[in-house]
Amino acid sequence: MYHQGPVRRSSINLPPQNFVSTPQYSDFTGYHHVPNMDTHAQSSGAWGSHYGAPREDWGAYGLGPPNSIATPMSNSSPGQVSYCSPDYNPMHPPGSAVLQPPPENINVAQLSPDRERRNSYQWMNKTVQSSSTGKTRTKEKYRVVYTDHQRLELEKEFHYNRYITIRRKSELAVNLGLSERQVKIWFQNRRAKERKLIKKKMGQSDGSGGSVHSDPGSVSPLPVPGSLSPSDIHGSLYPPAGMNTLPPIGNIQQVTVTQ
DNA sequence: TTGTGTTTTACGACCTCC
DNA sequence: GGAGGTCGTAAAACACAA
Repeated sequence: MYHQGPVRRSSINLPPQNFVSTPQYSDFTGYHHVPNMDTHAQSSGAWGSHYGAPREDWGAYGLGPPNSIATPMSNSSPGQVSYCSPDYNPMHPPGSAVLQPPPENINVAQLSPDRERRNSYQWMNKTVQSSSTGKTRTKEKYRVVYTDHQRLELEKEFHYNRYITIRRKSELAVNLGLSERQVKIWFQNRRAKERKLIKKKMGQSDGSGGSVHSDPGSVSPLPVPGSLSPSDIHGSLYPPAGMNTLPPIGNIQQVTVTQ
């Protein structure tokens, strides 16, 4: 997904301690993903028929059996990244959000010991003004690089839903030690990336009658608005009803997103 | 080692909706 | 007016060929 081929980020196969398994997503009320997603905990078809088989690149993240719920600092074996959506996690009923301590309290180097740059996102709280243009840019560095864990969680969330609710955005921000703005922008960029990939695919298969082929699990359909609770729709980032900005991927049955 | 191309964050401009 | 959306783009981070 994030990486072209198996080599782009060899460090993606992180040791288990790199994944601070988050007993998160507990407050998931009203956050309904696509149908079948509540089968996460039961079947190895973790992403459900709606999304098809897990992406290959997800394997690169070490996605293990979905029900291999690892507790923080647990001895989950490598390749087993727990992900327990509150949707299907009875351990954390709605409203009992168990949040990770912000990464400021976490030894970030422990999360990605092989990449010192990963400590860098802590400076993010401040912004400075560009001397010449007056534009505000974050301090010292133009951008930070998110940790594998952060990206993994964001990707998983994205895999569930292309549009994150305000509630989930807040939870993710807390859990991952990012600002809500960062989460929002990540999702924006992620959707842009997906559109770009789809466009690319469409370009490659143009004239083929629009029959874009691919890995069924690669690009999931847009979230069904009805799948969100009214409260979440109201406060969600789901595009407003009149917004005509959605990519026409509703017509795309299968698109491979390979990267 | 370096040059180059790609990907990833982050932002601004502009839009719609409430 | 503020929220979030897309689109375009800048620049850092990264991979890889030469």
